[in-house]
Amino acid sequence: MASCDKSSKVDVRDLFNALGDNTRRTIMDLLAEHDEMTVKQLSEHFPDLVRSGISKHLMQLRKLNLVYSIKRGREQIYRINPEVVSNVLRPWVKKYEKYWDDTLIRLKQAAESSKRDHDE
Amino acid sequence: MASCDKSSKVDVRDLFNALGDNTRRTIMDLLAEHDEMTVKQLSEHFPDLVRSGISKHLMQLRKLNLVYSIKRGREQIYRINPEVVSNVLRPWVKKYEKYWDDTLIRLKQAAESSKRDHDE
DNA sequence: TCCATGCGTTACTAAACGGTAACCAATTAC
DNA sequence: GTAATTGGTTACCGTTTAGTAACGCATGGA
Repeated sequence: MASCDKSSKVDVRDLFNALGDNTRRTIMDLLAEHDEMTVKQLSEHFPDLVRSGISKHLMQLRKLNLVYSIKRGREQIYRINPEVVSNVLRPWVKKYEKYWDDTLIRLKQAAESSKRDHDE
Repeated sequence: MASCDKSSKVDVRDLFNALGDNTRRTIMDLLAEHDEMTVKQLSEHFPDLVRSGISKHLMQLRKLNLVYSIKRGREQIYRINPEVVSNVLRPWVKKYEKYWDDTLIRLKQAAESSKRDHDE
């Protein structure tokens, strides 16, 4: 629960502003891979950063509702807010899907045409 | 042709660094929508920016091989580099596809279970 | 030829941003 | 009880960066 229900406020601008930083994007990628992680676990993936740095990035991600957290003992468990990914990232990606479709089609056509005749 | 063949150098870091800026992401979105545009056409979508600003962003996008340009008369035609979108954006997106799949499944399950029993 | 148009490029400045250090509160282990 | 762990918060600093202004350079039309 918590701040997971304000996902309607997130726009594509916030999303990419967050993803524009390498550390934050890696945090998101790690959360996408492991489903849930503590700050400690996350910070172990960033040996060049002190933990407060990670915490600050998580603060931002939380404010933008890209992630949410629940408390368990003295640990804080972070998870990706799936609504945001589904409602913001997915529609944006749709605009670019034609490019990999086109690329596939083009590569296929090129492969086929080079099989038949390779005049050029 | 031109600088379209160096797409192997682009990584996800460069991509999101570029997309992190609102102007650059909008430029990419416009190019994705219109296939090809001149600098003039692009700058008409940014009434708050002078043309040199757009040009600077395009310079960046070109250096990162996210777009390429060809000259036609005194105009410069810009297009998205489809290889980059296909080779960099697509693999990254794959990590997050499960979220909208999960969301769909979860919404479907919720709808079904609330049909049967809605005991909070 | 002369002027307007379309772009690129270079300093420059003001603002934003990432990272650190230091401190705090809450929880767990001893 | 005390000490250690976990992580949030704030102030601060150095760097980056977006946008502008001003210039140059072609191309196209008169």
